[in-house]
Amino acid sequence: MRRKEPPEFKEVAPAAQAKRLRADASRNREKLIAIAAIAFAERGGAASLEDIARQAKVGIGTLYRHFPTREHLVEVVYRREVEALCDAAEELAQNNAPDVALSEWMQRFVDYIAAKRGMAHSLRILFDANSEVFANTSGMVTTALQRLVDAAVADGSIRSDVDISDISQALSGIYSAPDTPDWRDRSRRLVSLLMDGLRWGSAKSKM
Amino acid sequence: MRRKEPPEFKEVAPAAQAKRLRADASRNREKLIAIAAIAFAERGGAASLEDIARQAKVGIGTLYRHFPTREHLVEVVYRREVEALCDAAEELAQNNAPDVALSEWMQRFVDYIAAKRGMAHSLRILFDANSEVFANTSGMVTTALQRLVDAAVADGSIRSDVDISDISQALSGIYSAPDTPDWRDRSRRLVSLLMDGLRWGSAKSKM
DNA sequence: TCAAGAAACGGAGGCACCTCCGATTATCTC
DNA sequence: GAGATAATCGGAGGTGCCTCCGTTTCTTGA
Repeated sequence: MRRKEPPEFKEVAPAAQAKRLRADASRNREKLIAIAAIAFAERGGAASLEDIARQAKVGIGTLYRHFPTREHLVEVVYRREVEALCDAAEELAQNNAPDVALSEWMQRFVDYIAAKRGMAHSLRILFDANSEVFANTSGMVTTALQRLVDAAVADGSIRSDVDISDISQALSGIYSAPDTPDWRDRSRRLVSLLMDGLRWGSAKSKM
Repeated sequence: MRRKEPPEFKEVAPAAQAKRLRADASRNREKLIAIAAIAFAERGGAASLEDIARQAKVGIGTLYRHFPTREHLVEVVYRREVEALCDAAEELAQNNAPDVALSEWMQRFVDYIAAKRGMAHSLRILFDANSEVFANTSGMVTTALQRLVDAAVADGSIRSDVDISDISQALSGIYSAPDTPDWRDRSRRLVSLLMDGLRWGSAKSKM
């Protein structure tokens, strides 16, 4: 991260999704996003764009046509993952008891944050240039969480006096914790603890 | 700004200034700092380190030996300029009426900020890695300002009910103003205005 | 003054970023 | 289907970052 000064970052014409990509173009685009997600998770901001293009079996020019800057690529990957996380909430809710769904989802949240840590620097640049992205996505995450909590409260498997913002805060504490080697394990334990707290005193726990 | 992920930034052993540099080394070091100051002012973070080395008639290796990262170089340039600004306060106070000294110094402050805008990105990285630097320097600036204001108040050339923090805030407003083409002129006018306000109702204005 | 050793120099080389444009498709029209 | 054409591909090339290490220069002390 080094030379180009202000990260420019012209908006990608939000409404101008109009034009459909050619078949090969959209194929390449998807391939790039998939590879990039892995690369960012593994090597963080040190991931080489040329490597990503190479692994996707695509010329570097193609990568840059789709994503004019590193930050554009990061943004798309980031958005995709937030969406996946939120979709998971839906799916977990349908296939599990409400409290299990909530617990599992929070564990996935930890994994998700773990991946994000690698892209911290790019995300910060992105944030400076276009913080609206974050407003959108954090809203989505909150909504997903809210839905899971509501279901678990309605079901009586967690106590009814919980406030979403308390849980959010606990989760954001995970995000801002220092990046030690055991960060992930510790965070998972923290989530378990949080779940125990939520179950304690619930209607079901009294049965 | 691009690839190396966390800007590392090991401290340069604050107490270990012990070792004197060899004559040629310190010559080159000074030359690099001088050229870098100009380059950053002119081209901001887009200034090429190789260019700086070239203009200083020094190998790129020499530059990197003295300043292991771009941020190290930025820090030194930044510190030098803060010191120069503070020294200017002293000098202006000795050669001018107190209110003139204050006014002139604030104008220089504007110039100083103008130069900093170019290095905004590097300064931010530096701030994240070592915000102590900023605590020191902002203290120095405040002290310099305080001294000029006190002298002017004592002399009766500005009103006595001014608070340093008000002036600081006005100046920091200059810093955070959007970066329009006429930024500099506007800032200078703002300083003039501020000075008029400070003079109004002073002991001398009533004579 | 001079020689030896320490310190500093400097640039080649490897890698990444990003642009530019001729070659290569996919899609459309008939 | 076949040709036209517009969209897309891909990689060479120019620039910058940073490291590594053989060469040069300074300093020391005899």
